[in-house]
Amino acid sequence: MTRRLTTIKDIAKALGISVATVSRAMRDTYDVSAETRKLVLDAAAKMNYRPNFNATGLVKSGTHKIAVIIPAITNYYFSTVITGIQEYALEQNYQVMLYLTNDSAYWETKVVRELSLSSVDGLLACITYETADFSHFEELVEADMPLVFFDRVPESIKTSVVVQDDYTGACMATEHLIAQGYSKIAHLAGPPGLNLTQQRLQGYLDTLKKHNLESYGVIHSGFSDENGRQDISILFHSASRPDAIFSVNDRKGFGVILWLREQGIKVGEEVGVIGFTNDPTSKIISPSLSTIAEPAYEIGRKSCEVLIRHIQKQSYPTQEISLPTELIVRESTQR
Amino acid sequence: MTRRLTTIKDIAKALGISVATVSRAMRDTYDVSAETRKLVLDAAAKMNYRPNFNATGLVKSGTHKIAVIIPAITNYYFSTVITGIQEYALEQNYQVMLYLTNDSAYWETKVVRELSLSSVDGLLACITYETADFSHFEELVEADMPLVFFDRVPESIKTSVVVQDDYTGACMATEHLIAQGYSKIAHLAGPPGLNLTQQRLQGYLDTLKKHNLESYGVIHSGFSDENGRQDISILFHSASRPDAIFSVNDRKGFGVILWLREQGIKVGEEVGVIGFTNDPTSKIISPSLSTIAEPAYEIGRKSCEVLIRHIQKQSYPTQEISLPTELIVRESTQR
DNA sequence: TCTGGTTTCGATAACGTTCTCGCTACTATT
DNA sequence: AATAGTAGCGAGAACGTTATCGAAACCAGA
Repeated sequence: MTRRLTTIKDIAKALGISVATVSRAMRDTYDVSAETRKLVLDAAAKMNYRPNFNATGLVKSGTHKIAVIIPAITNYYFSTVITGIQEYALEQNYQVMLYLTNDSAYWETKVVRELSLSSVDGLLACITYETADFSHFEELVEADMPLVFFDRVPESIKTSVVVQDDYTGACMATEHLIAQGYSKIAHLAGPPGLNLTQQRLQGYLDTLKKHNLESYGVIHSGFSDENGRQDISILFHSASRPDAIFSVNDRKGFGVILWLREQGIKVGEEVGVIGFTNDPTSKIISPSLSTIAEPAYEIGRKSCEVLIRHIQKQSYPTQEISLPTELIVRESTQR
Repeated sequence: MTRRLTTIKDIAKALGISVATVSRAMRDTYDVSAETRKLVLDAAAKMNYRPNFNATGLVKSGTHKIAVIIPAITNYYFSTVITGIQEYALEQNYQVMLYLTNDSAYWETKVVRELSLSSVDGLLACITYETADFSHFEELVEADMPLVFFDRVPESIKTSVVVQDDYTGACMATEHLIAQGYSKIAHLAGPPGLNLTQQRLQGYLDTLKKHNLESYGVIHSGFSDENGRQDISILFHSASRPDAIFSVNDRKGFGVILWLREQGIKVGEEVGVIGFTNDPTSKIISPSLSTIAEPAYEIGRKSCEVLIRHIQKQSYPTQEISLPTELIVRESTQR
């Protein structure tokens, strides 16, 4: 009825040797003769032996598993980050457990709290835009659980973080708009609690100031294209219309382009639009969307690498890694 | 140095009772008094106790983990399926381990073979389009590992499967094109090895036959928009040009629309295009893409549900579930 | 006061590994 | 020929939990 797997004991019994020898033969060749080792390995293959990770994990505390906690995966950025994480983890023989918070602080707390500390070696997290209280993460840090944040990082917790250079990216975007001759620039920002939002906002503001321009509006809202539509319509119903939009991400930029198109306003020629992410859809939408490309895949790999370093050496110093972004010019910022 | 977690023993010692009592108090109230139970629970909370899943998994063979093996997650369909899986799993207190094969049969085999049979309770898989040899899955079935396939399913292995109704969806797509007045219809199909490809192709062919029309071309290739561009250009350089395209998925349809637009051919008016998936980008592209919507989220939930049923009752009969699709009419099929 | 039945708890053996000893047998050294 | 050293292996404990069995404590009925 319940499936019975071959264990190390079965091999020992079949070969008439002790379990200790089998165990040794299984991994390092140290302290076992070449012939017994071969005998054991052959028997193991024949009997279709697979190690029981519960048992090994119990004795040497250390499962080869890492948990990834992320708001969602149904968008280009997050799914690409996960791909990077997954690939690096697999290369290093670590396995990935996936937890989706759906951008709910409640679920995030629940998932983190219920996470068995003994079932993973470390944690890779990207916080909710709701999260204000970080005590569930702080508990983990206190318990010496290796923890690395990426993309959306809390400022109060001192752990390693891996992010893209949001500030410089925002500067590049704003510089580009100005260079293209736009001067009445507004910013559609993200949720105010996120440091990513603040960085991009600051880059935008500083660049305006550098050119002696003033902001034509900043609206904070979510990351969806629907948010973009709403925000742009608010801006265009105000007294001072902008002639360019810097959106905190591409999806919101799509909403802007769609809305402008519906209103018969020529994107690029009349109103410039630039996003952030380099979502593949930004090439497909018409006019195509200029954007700041984020190194999503690299962020995934790098954060996983840092985490595994922390797992393997508890003395590994805390890292703050910022990966460069790149300006991609398309139609939406062409006069 | 290495983090030391509070165990059931620590609680027992602190309270001066036996580990057995603590263990009992932790789960069902059976055989323990209400007061000791409360004592234990309070102490556990105070001492920040977390159960060690390795230990429980060892004694009652059964980790509460399922593995999901999937070609990629950087597209709408797969990421949505995963979201459904994840949500249902979490509701049922199961944890999800994610494995990406990157559509490589080699990696798929490697991942499945190295998967410790004892570290997961069951497996949810979507095969590579390369996979021709299924012995790595068959080995799992022989070892009585619960296994459910979704979306892309091998025909040779007798396990539960959860798919969308590809055949009927393809019929609906073709019927719609015909109803809109198109008659020279071609099909951009998927990789020939996949049953999903065959089902959609068959639905297309059967519907043409029903209306006494003949096919204006079938091309098999991959799922990317680049594949779509290449295929449509081949079709339009042949003698008999089609006036409508049924694409096996939306991404390929995007390539078709982009190419037609570049050639100055009016999509909809001159050439109708319909896809399959209902990727969010199909609303964003211009003209917007008509499509057959797949219940991706539901497929995720349902396949996870079936898997957990199999895990909990080994006598649970093999299921073949097919979820309905829906026609979504947009601009790309309007004259 | 004795019997029989509950209720509540403790000892102890598992689960499948790894790890620490220690023992044997063989080889090398003097 | 006696001793020291080493290679190869086995016995047993340990990891944290659950399960089985039985023991104590209590209560009711006679």
